[in-house]
Amino acid sequence: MPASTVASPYRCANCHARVVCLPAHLNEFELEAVHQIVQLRKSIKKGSRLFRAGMKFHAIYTVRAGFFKTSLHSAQGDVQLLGFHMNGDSMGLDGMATERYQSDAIALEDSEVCVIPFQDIEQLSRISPAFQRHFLQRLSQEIVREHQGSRMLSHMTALQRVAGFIQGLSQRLHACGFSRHDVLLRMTRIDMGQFLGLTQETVCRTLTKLAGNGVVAIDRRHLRILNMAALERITSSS
Amino acid sequence: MPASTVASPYRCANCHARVVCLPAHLNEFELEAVHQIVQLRKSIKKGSRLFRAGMKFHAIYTVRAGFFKTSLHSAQGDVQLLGFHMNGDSMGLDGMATERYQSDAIALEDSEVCVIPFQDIEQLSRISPAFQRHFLQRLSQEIVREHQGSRMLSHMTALQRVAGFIQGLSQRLHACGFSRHDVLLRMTRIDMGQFLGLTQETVCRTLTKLAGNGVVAIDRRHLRILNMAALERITSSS
DNA sequence: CGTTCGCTTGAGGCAGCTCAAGTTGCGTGG
DNA sequence: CCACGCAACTTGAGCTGCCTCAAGCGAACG
Repeated sequence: MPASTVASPYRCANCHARVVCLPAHLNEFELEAVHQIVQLRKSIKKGSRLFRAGMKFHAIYTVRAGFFKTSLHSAQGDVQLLGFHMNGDSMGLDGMATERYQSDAIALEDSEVCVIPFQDIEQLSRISPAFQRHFLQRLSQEIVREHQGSRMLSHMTALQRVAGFIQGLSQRLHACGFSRHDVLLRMTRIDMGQFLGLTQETVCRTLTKLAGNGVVAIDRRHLRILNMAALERITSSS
Repeated sequence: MPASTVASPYRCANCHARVVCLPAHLNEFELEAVHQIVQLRKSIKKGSRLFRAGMKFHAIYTVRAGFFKTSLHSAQGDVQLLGFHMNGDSMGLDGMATERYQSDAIALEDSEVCVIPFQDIEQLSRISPAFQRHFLQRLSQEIVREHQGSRMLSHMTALQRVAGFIQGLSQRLHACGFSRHDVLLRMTRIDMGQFLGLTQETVCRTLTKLAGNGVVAIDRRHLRILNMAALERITSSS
């Protein structure tokens, strides 16, 4: 076991991420069962990998603190970012299919995750219908999220993609208790491009344009949303 | 219960789709348990919907015969095809998240599906670890499939998309016992375009080009792969 | 036999890519 | 503390692959 993995003294019941994490909506008895199982957390330094495509799958990870990106690397060398993950989000769900992770997960800042061994998820699902339902819903949600990503990639202009990205990030950060208007971009322009299916130049120009229109103000990685209504209008325009 | 839904006299154990269907790899005891549960199948006429976005979710469907497309419709009117489904494929997995289907499923020919009520899936998962594992793997596989779709939509040229599409279709049909080289396209060019993120014109021109290069021969909906190696070369070129 | 639907082909335009050059900020070592 | 190097970001100019718009064709079907 790596030095960075330690027995966890914390309980899900007290975790700040609980409402958005896997054990959400469980009763006290079920929470205790989860607690018996989720004994490990793991620290990941900024820039290092939590897992990598091809590695043997044995656990799901949920973000307890920090920020991650997951990505797919093709043989030709091009990269597709699959998503950004924060505070309660699950990673590694694509590993169940073949018992090997299909993607890479890289920390964009010093982070901490809870390790949930897959066999324990199966076990817990048999014991607790509420957990079972919740886990299946999370998988389904992941599928829905991908569907929306498909729509983004095939139908939206650069402006709509970037606007939608900012909007989504704002909403997710807000759900974690942060400001709806001040967004700290933890990823590079290249990351954004690889996620949105654009080049970094186009991302950059589009941000400049949004700033020029007074929709946002942008200073390096710090972004402030000045006109939320305009942002929504852009996202959902023909 | 609609007239088209009937008690099923068939058993999964004897079903031609079994090896690619949900009950794959189950032992006799487990198969019997599945049989107790999967009592319904449903016939769907060509062109009609199995379910529609927003409908209350209560069951997963697996294709027993025929061919389906699933799609997402945005408020602006544009359509994104999410996939094509045949022989043992599952549909409706995106409904678990919110208890409502998120997409539409339309039969491209007269088809028949097995109806698997969600509560029975949960029940069966608790009883049979093998079924539980298999169902989770199927969900995970769906996520992996979407990931690959993302890569397709953001990095590949029209030629690569169409070539990859043909290749994938060929493989899936082959897994169902059909010829690897003769592919019957059950969908329109528009469907292909909406799936691949291209216009029907571009799909058409690209097919013409592939035919001109001697990679395929094409006559309306019938496609014959003449040079499988060339197809693979196109799909996996920089 | 006409209408419709699916398909094909052509001409022109444009959004976003490529290539290139320059700027800014930050960490590192002298 | 400054000089340096590097990575991230920005901006410009030109190109191109796909889209849009338009027209025509064949097959299926009432």
